[in-house]
Amino acid sequence: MSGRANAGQSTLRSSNSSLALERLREMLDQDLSATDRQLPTERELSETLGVGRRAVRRALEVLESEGRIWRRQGSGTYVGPAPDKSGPVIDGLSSRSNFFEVMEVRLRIEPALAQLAALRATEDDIRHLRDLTRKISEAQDADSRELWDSALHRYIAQTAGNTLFLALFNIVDKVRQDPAWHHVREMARSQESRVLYTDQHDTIVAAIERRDPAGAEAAARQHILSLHERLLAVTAGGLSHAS
Amino acid sequence: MSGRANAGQSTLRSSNSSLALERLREMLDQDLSATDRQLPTERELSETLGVGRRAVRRALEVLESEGRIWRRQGSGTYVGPAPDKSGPVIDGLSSRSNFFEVMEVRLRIEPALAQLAALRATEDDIRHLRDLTRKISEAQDADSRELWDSALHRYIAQTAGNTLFLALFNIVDKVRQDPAWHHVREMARSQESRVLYTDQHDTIVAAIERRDPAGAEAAARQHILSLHERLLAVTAGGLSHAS
DNA sequence: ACGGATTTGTCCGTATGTATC
DNA sequence: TGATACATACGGACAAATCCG
Repeated sequence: MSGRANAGQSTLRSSNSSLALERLREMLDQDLSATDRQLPTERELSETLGVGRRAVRRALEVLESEGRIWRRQGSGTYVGPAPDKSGPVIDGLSSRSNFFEVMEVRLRIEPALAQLAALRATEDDIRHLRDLTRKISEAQDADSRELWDSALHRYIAQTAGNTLFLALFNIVDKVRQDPAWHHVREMARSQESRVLYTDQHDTIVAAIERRDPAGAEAAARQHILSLHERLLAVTAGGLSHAS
Repeated sequence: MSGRANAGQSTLRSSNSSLALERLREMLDQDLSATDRQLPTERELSETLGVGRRAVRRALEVLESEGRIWRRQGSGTYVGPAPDKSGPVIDGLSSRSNFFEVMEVRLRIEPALAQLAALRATEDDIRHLRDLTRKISEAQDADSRELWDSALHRYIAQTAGNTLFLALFNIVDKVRQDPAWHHVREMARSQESRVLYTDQHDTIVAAIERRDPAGAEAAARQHILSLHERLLAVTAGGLSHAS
């Protein structure tokens, strides 16, 4: 009579304790409001999550070191004060993000995308990019200008040829286009910085065209920085500390 | 793949692993409805199929690279998800392509997060980061090592203090922990690069501690590059002969 | 104050995959 | 190919701590 292998249990999932950690994080995020709540016992969790008790304990150790839970021998495991730092859900991201966050991310994402685009753009891609810059400059009203501008940035992201990176870009773009910030964009676009942006777009596309990753990256960074600066000036009244 | 026509009752004791592979495929096709099922042990299969354990293991390696099964040391071999795939071709290559994508993104995301963390870490954050690096080095088994490693990277992302950036990190981390990568991670962890990674972790945390954004960024980039190199070697060795 | 019940903490035996000869 | 040593995982058993009646 030795330990039966886990012949019966249903959901024995993928790999290791990281799976248990992931599930436990979700569990904690659900009970986010309820503090001082008691979690199931380790043995229950072991059965529920379909992993061994050692894996559960390892995951709990991590959560305990993060302060999300707190254990007491003989008593149980309890959820601790939830740090609002961890935001797992994408919904409601817009409300929690602010302009600084978005620009901070764009400043890192878009130069990288431009760099990759310079490495992987086909002739058709470059033609399309040129076409988009032309459409931006030819746009008569501000609305279509922003539309084509967004299309250009998106096409650069597509040209980068990394589906995961594109997915991240889509998320950022979604937050960026949040209706709550419409008025800010409205104010920014009314400036006469159109020529500057047009030039910068051309610079980026030109670098991509001559397969210059570093140049494309620098140009894109400069472009985002200009945007940042402009938006900072526009919103100067409401937001103070820029660190 | 040579002749697979000898499905019949050939008496030649071709203990070839292709025979085992064929039998195992039939076995999986029968159980295709039942997912999460545990297969017989390698020793049992070796006896049942009448071939050596090496042949069984070679066949199982192929099936694992296709994602049809996944194995866990100390536990057993289990049938994986998604058996319905008309194209029996390169499923392993798709995972490799995803692998490149993930590393390409991590190479851009994580240095930026380390840079921001260096700007915004509190004393408590730094203490926790130091604690995590210590936990990694003190971990006895590979599983908890990987767990603490993941916790360190995640905490750096949290310390960066940008909820949008953290959301992106979470997405990448989710993809990275996909069950399909089990094989890669398992092989990577068996490598003896622990000291190197420990040093790199210390370098990153030290840069954060002395508020050196550029240093933290460079250290994180170097760390991801090392990981990339290691995983490249692993995948290259697993799919074909290394040069 | 006491004791049984429950839970986390710890250790070990067995089983299984991994690696090497 | 076969056999052996190794690393890991799982479950059980026991100890320590806590809770509750």
